[in-house]
Amino acid sequence: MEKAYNPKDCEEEILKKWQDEKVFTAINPNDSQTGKSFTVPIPPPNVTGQLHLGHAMMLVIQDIMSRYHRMKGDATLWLPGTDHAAIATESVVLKNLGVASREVFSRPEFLEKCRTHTDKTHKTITNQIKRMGASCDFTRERFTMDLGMSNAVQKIFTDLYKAGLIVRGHRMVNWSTGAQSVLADDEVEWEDRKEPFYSIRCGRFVIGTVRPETKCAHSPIVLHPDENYVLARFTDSAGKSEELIFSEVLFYDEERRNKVFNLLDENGKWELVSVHQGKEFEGQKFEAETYAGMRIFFVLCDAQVIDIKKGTGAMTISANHSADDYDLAKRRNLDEYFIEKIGFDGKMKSIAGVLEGETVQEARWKAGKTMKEKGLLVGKDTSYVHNVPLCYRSGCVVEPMISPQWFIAVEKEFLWQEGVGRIRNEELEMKNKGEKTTLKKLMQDAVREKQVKIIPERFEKTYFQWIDNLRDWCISRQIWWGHQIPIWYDEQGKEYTAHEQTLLFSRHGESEAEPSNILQKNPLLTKKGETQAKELGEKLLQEGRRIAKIICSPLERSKKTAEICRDALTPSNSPTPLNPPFSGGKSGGEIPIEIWEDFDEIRFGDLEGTVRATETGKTTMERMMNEPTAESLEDLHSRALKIWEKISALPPEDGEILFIGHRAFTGILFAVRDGVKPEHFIDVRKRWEMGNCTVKEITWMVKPKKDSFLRQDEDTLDTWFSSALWPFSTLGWPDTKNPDFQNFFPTSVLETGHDILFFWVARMIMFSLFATGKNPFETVYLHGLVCDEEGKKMSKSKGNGIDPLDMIEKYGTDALRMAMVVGTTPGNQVNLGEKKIEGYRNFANKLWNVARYILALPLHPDYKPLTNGNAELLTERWILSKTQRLIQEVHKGLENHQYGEVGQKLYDFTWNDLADWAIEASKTETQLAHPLQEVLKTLLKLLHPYIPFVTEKIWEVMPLSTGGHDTLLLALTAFPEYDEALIDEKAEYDFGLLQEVITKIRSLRAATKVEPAKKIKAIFTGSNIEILQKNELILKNLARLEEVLYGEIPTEKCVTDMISGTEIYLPLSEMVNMEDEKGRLKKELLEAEKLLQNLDSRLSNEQYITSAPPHLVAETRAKKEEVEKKIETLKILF
RNA sequence: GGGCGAUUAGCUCAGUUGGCUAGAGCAUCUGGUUUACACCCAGAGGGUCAUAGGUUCGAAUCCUAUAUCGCCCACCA
Repeated sequence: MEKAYNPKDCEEEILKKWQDEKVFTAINPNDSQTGKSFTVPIPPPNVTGQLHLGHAMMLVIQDIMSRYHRMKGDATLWLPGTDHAAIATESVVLKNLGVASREVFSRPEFLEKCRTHTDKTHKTITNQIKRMGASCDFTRERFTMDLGMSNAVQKIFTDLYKAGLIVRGHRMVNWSTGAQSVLADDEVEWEDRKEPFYSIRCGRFVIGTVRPETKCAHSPIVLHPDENYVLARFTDSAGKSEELIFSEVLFYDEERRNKVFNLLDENGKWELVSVHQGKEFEGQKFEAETYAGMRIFFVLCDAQVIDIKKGTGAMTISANHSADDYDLAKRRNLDEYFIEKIGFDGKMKSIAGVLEGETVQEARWKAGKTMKEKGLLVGKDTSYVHNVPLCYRSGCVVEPMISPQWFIAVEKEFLWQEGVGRIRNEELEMKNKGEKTTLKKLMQDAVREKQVKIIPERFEKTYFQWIDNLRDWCISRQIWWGHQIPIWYDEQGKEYTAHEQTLLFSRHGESEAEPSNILQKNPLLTKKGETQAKELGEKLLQEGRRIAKIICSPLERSKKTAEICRDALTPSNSPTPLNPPFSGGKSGGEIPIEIWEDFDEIRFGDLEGTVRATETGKTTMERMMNEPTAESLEDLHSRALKIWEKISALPPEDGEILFIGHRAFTGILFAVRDGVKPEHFIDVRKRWEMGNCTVKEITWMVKPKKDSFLRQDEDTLDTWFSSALWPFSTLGWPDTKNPDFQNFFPTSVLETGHDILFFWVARMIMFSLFATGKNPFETVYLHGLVCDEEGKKMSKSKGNGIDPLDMIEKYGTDALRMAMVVGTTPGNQVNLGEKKIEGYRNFANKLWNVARYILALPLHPDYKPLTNGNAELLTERWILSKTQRLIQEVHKGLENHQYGEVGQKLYDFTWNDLADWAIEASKTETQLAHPLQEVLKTLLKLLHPYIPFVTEKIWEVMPLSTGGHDTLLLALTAFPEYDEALIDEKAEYDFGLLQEVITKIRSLRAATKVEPAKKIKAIFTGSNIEILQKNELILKNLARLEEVLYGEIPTEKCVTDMISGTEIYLPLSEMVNMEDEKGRLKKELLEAEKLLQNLDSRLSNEQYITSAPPHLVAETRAKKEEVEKKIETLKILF
């Protein structure tokens, strides 16, 4: 072993080992130790993204839980994947192409470019995930735009649509004129801006606005019904006067009044004419001048929207261009006031008269100018600052606009029924069956009934606050990269949904190649195979299947199977005419068989004619990889993609479509649907394996049935829509019979940052309950935001960001991992500096050296294993006992998601107990070699979830690891179990005393400035000296003593102290400045007396004696005695 | 404006049902080439647990108010 641990040298090699051994490929729960599954769906990172500390944080915590559960023997699946991140990807792709707008390309062209780009960047982020040591099952990696996912998106969209929960409507949305798209609320950035605030005459009323360009149409003047308004007369210095109406508070606030009316003659005079409540004006109708000409106004009173302290206490509204005004107009049925003043191009409409066609920005100052010229302005405050919404992408000002969009109606009631909104808890299911509910209620109940547990709990409040105020979710986006809305329109604008097509996949009957075990391209069916084919048809018939069409491979064995099966299905041959089968739309006719040339088996090339794989010890696929004439994995991939394209383009059928194909290629087909990359084809080979004539059923969404022209809605879905399906779509939904779905859903823990509790977590709960009837996960664990050392958000612009990859390079992955998690607590911000990472680099090195030392110890020939506390060595009993306590704490902590604390405990044990004491003791007691190896072995396992690399590396060189039940790889060993038999309280007490005595002597030596190397004499009296006697060698070596005496209080001058009733005397008078020593003693005495006082007051309290737990009182008494004794001793010396 | 949280050593943070003299790492100081480790060892100093009240035998921990900071949501008169 090298002197120092060098992560760079071994991390890559260890990663490869894990990969080669398929350590992270989830196993079936039936094959696991515990029979239980543990599933973690990864929050899919942006496919174009780079690893940042937020990712690092989630990866570390998820890896700790995954590795822990895997080692505990659970069938553990940590399912990785990436997110297509629609808007971000589009802008990156456009930027890379150097193009301003996607319209330069056709839609398919542009999508192709996005796909190429994401295929490329996908490798970057996944490799970075791997470098973190993340034990994800990459054979199950998914992408939110892979085929299966798109299918799932279409399926749930269609179901929601049919349930009336997805609706198209005109709603107020954030419109980005720059991006020409609707923005989600979280895509809007707010900025304080200084813009002129105008006060405008509107008849006799004065209104305020920062948006003069919108004051061009008929509008209500809105007043507060119960607040006071004044009719005030203003007379300028020339003697001209006018009457204006505005709020009373403004009239009496002279300073503000002057500001609001700063365009009026400053030498003019105000006088009060009369005071009125707002409602006195209600209903007044009048014509008044605007910048765009004469318009009609009327007075409307509304207590909800008017804040009398703002502006003049009066306003006009723009129902189409302000969310508040929109709500008011809706609420008060002001239908005729929905007037479009601004277009989607960001330019003024004709209602703006002279300003028609101007951009909003231009129109704004021009409107102000025109008003001024027309004498409509009474004031202009240029110092007004307000908060402006900006498009995070184009930077333009976001306009609230009314636009047709798709929404998820969260408050719309729908009926509980099979498969829709069914809840997992059976009691609840009964309660709710046949009842109406809403998506909002589903989300609320899941958390309220604790079916989904949120850690830390306080985020439940945040969750409810959000859900309670939730409005309909706008899911459509005007971009191209994403899932296109699966709705089609005919010429009349009628809406059509995707067709849910059931596909049955079967394999041909037994062929001649099977008994002969020779790879053949085109063998015939055997007799057995023919029977199997017939049985297949009969079975389908019996099940009441309505096979509309059979599609089969061009090879003889499948063609023949298809024919036999078809005949068995055809009515004339049917033994059960009571159950007439459906036959492809032609009553009584034959079921059509289509042959797809490219649906044949994988092509073996020159391997043909050789003995089948099983006999050569290698699978056929493995052999194919080295055979240039055989079909390559990439070729298989693209062939499978083409088949899926063909399937998706199939005309919808009312019955099922039966595919008869081949084992290997059908497997590839399923793999490709699930987004499996060619390099993993071999790993997943067994996942979809099928026997002769067995059937797999899947649901596949195809275009709707309509002979005439159909046009698909051009919008795409919000990225969060597909993310909201993540926990179940990745496991095969909508095919709920998929083994992965059955084995691993619902998932166990969803770990993510608390900032996406709403956008993601809540929506997953909503969709999962709707689609599967189950909550998607049992527990939600939320980590905090990662910030720099000073608690500032990390950002590229500030340059305070720490790049996790740099840190890995510099300190190793383990150091970064440990630093991310130790000293943190769920949901709280984590302030991470480089120093902290450095500290854990040191820790990894410490562990390395602990191992290096322990492994170099010669095993003691006389060592006898410890049997229930009979060992002679105190140190051994002590360290074994401490190890058990550690195991117990680690289990408890990890079960309760206390990752920070467990990490701390592991650190403390390694450094303080093992390295500083047990190892130091072993330099005296060489028999410790054996137990220390055992402890190290256990410790490596305990530490492995936190620092997998260094522990795995040490494991590699451990001689013990090859024996016993342990596996070659640490990642595959069983996690240590707590063994109470090894707990030894006496040993813990005795060794604790030894530690205290040694520490005290060291401290006394340092305080009295004795040369460190100097060996001195020590005398012990009082209690417990037999413990010291027994362990005199350790005592001597660790405290640097040359002679030890017991029992007699020395006569010479001594430095002294007392620990747990044991008095320590060090005769150092000739070396010590006795004045200093006096000072030290005095301080000790003072402290002891203070403590005694404290204890005394506690014990003299009746209430304490009676109310406090007895053991506590006893402890206090003992403590008191001890302190009294100590004071006595100190006083004698004084 | 509404909500949530934080405030503990010079710095960054632990402290899960209230209970020994409140802990860790870093930094500081003193001393150390003890053949596992200077990415180390031994020792030391450093805290009215933001403030003010309250509950309790007992409060960093529970309650109430105040202050400061942070985050989330809402927000164009």
